[in-house]
Amino acid sequence: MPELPEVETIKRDLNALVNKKIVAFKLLSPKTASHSAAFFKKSLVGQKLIDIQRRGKLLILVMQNGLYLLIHLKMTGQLIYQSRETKIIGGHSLSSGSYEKSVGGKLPNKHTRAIFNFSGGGQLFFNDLRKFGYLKLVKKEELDKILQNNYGPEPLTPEFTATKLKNILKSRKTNIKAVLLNQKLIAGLGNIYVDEALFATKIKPTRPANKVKAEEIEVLVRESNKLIKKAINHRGTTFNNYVDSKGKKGNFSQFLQVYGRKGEKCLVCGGPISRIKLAGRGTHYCPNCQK
DNA sequence: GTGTTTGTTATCAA
DNA sequence: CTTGATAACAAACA
Repeated sequence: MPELPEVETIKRDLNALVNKKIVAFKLLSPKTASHSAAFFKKSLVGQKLIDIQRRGKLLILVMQNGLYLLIHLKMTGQLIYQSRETKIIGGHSLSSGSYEKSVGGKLPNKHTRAIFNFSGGGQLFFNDLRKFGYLKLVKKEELDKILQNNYGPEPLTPEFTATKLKNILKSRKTNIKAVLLNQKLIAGLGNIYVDEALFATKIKPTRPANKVKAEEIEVLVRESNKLIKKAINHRGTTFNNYVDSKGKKGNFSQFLQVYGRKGEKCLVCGGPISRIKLAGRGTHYCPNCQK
């Protein structure tokens, strides 16, 4: 599940594509794109990629002609880049290129939804098993509106302050987990990092948001920043599907304290980790440590 | 065949 | 209008 650290990892990798030109585009799954393949081709082919940005879990590719290509990976999206060199190595040796080494199989595969060819001979593959992810072309005004309406403050930015968080939480009667998952209120956290952040803060995910104390909110801000920073440093968490732009898995799974550890021992108190369903999501916590 | 997985939106209710 | 709760989406796997 690509959340903020995973999308940030991909963004940093794909920075290698900035200043390259898209020389060809192929759309294999029409539903994946906001417009027709013809429109995408017309809008993108011949254009230089001038910057890559990220807001929450959304990737923003800034094109020279003033259009923005939004890429959302949702649950199972992947962006895999193979440079010309990678492909040549892959084509000539038995052990093949890095994506094949780490994940297996050649690209494109049956989950490839779009292919971008870049100047210099590299190819970017957008794979998405479940087809929840999308490619969306927008102009500046639409982009601004989308960012304005759908993304709250996110960890590791100056806007992510205890003061702001207190204001967000104090009026919400629903459980804290649902609030932290809501991208309009707080952007970037998903199911894994919400569970981890709440464990680090010793707050039970079922607690009503307005019952979280001011001191706890300050800890929540600090711990979330720490957690997200560390996860980025380890190139994200791979639980099942996520891989980086080279097709490699993230290394943060080894640091997870509660997510995916149902029935296992809490690393703080030794008691068993619980798993419940909350906000429609699998939710992991220590019933002893988290109040 | 059934249930489960999750990011986001749609839908309906209060 | 705001908030909240839940279904729906898609595909694969146990």
